[in-house]
Amino acid sequence: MTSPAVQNYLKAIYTLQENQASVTTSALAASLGVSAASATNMMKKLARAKLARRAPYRGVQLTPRGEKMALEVIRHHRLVELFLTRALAIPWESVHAEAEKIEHVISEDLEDRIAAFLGNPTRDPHGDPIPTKDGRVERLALVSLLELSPGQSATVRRVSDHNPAHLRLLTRLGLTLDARVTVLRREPTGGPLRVRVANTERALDEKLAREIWVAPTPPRPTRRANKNKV
Amino acid sequence: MTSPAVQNYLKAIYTLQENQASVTTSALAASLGVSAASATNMMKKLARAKLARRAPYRGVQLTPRGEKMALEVIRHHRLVELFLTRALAIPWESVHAEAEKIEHVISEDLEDRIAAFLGNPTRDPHGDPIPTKDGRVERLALVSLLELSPGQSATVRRVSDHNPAHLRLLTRLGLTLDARVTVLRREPTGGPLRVRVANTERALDEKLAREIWVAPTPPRPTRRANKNKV
DNA sequence: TTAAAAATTTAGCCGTGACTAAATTTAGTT
DNA sequence: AACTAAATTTAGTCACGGCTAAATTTTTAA
Repeated sequence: MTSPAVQNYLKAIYTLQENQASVTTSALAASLGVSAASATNMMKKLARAKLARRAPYRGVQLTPRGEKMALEVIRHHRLVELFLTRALAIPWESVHAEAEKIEHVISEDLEDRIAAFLGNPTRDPHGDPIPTKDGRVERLALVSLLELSPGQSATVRRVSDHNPAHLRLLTRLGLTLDARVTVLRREPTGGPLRVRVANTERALDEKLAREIWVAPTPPRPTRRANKNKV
Repeated sequence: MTSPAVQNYLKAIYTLQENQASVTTSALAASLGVSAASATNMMKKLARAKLARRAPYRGVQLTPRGEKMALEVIRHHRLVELFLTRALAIPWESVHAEAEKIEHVISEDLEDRIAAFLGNPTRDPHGDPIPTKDGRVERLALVSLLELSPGQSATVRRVSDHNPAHLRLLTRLGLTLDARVTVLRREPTGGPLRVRVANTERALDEKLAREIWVAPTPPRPTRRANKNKV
């Protein structure tokens, strides 16, 4: 049995690894809200257990075994999130915190039943991919809404699940999964991004826009061009 | 926040108090599968926290506050059990173990939503009463099947949830909640109890019969007597 | 190149909730 | 009443996963 603490460290390392190859002590400590000393201790413990490789002062990387375990926890987390929204209509800004606790206590059998009930889903309520039981994850090829140029359209595919207030705001703005969005223009520097959603113009804080991941609509002949052709 | 360990002790003391007024160290230790020394330590801790009253060598009793907390945990447990059977069709012999873990990690808000989803139920899948949010429990006036005399009929209202194998057996025998059962005869001493369920005669181990709680059918004129009257 | 700053590790401590072994109290004989 | 057995408590230990403060290493800047 792996303790909740170990599971949380593995999960955090896995997530941080998506950006940097090696995860530093301070990044890990910050992400979990613990002291650097605590992070060092656990990194050593994970290395001893062959769940991570570690070089002193150089950070950690998950071994294949560690990654597998991280993915199991993440699978639990995301299945639970989706289950709570589907079975109890819990809003997407609340499921994360609940799943954070439940993920550590459900049995493999319960996981299987939840997955079956949900029809073996591939995405959680925030658009994050749900790893399969054998540890495969669909890598999403998305871009941040912030990276789109004025005039580009896109479909919302994933949003960060960490800030409930942001999620509530997104709901209010209509920026939920599969929503179509068009970038209008970018205010000077660090200013808000102006977008159109459901025929309404909205201003998005840069911080918020960064947390929205979209699939850009492939450029294609405009309606006007089509009309002319016909 | 109360730790899972404390919650489990409170729950155990509450349950044991249904039989004896004061709960002994060894009863508590046995019920939780810990050493007597561990039980003593926790009993002291509960007394310090004013959740229980304790007299050395004399056992513990919950204070009103301790009882309230125990009932909250029990409410969580039973709501989760029922939710798992209703939402995921998990068999009654499996829900106990899952609920044992989940009960410690669900928020008040999630509890409320589960209760609402289930229509504020009063019984869990094993027939145990679900305490209300303000800590009221319906006391069940039931008798063990073992206490019925030959010829008596009754309705199954509650079964012990602790032994999955027993629960599977009860399912196979048709001894589920609300089943009608008639006692035929008792074998000499400690022998099996012979009963009729759904027109089939069954032999029940004494240990098993003791775990089945029933509401006896009030004695009333027999069908023959009625016929004669008419 | 070297000094200062930042990051990391080490050392040592703490609370929790287990444990065993030994001491003590209570209960049950005879 | 006194002795034995059973129950309980005390004493001391352990693993876990936090913490702070101090020491060390790495990085950055002068």
